[in-house]
Amino acid sequence: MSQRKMQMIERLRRENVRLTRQREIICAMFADHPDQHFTADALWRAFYPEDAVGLATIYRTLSVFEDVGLIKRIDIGDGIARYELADEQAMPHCHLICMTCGRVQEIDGSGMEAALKNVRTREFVVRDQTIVFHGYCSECRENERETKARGKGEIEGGGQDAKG
Amino acid sequence: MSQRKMQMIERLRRENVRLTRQREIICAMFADHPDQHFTADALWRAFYPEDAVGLATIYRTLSVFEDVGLIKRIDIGDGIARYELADEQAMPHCHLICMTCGRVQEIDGSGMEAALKNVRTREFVVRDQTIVFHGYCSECRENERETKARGKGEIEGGGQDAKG
DNA sequence: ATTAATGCAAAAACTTTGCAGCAAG
DNA sequence: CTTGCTGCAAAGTTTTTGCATTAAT
Repeated sequence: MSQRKMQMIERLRRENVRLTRQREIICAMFADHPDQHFTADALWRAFYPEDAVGLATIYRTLSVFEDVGLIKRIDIGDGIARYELADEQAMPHCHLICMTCGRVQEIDGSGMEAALKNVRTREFVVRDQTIVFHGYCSECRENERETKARGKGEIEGGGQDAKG
Repeated sequence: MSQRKMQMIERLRRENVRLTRQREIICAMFADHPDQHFTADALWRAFYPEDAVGLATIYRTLSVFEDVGLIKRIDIGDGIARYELADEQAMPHCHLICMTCGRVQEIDGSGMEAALKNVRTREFVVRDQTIVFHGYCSECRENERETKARGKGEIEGGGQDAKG
């Protein structure tokens, strides 16, 4: 078994996540393809029919793995969730997505300047750039501080976003 | 009528896109809220019931506006498409998305350093960072060059991405 | 033995599409 | 008038969920 897969399984054990055949082969898939971006469907097909895993299980496993921090969800703007191995130290990187063939390339993005140079090197013509930071806004952190003693806080609502 | 809305309508006219009541009020909504991020559903509700617009029409209009370059689609990773005004000169900017309340804040992102400083200023705790460039890879541009004389090129397939 | 995970199928959520009627140019 | 747009409803996709069964610890 690969070093990487071992580490992943180790992590699952630490988090008290039960290790099943399904989880193990999904683990292996990510471990063996450290820089690929998998859709749930792609995984399902990759295993079918020999090591078939129910699609629902794949979705649930991806969710678990993401919660545990084993993999990272990436959205490239087509409404289909992709997942990649959450690489050590979460080295920031960019995704180059071809608007023609849809291929996803990965490049270093520790600095915007370096990233842009990298883009040029690959002769990739940038048509649009998206930078998204996920995290916690000051208000929510404040709220959480205040309501720490109470039950679960509201997850919905608030803010200036126009989501319905 | 606002300057911005006028410009947008001007643009539509230039592109030979027919101006309808529905398109005009959607236009106005974006013009009046230059830095909000609208979901199709949010727009639908905003107009309902007084200036009701069919949801299908909203989706189609958003698609048209995007093609024309009036608005820009942003994906923040929850599987729901949002649209924002495609600001003049497409000044690069980042989106700060709160993992608790879901609010989307917008900050300048012309340089990664500036962006990060900006993030700090807002006391936004970054948990994850995503940078995506959309554009055209060298292979596809080459293919296009070669097949310029032929009919439509394939849009699917190819590449190292694991999409099914 | 317990407790959690799986698989199936049904449902949900968002988006797209077919088609008849309507409206813009 | 002609062509393209709208609205409705039906269908399509991706993802989630309920529940009985199965498997991990």
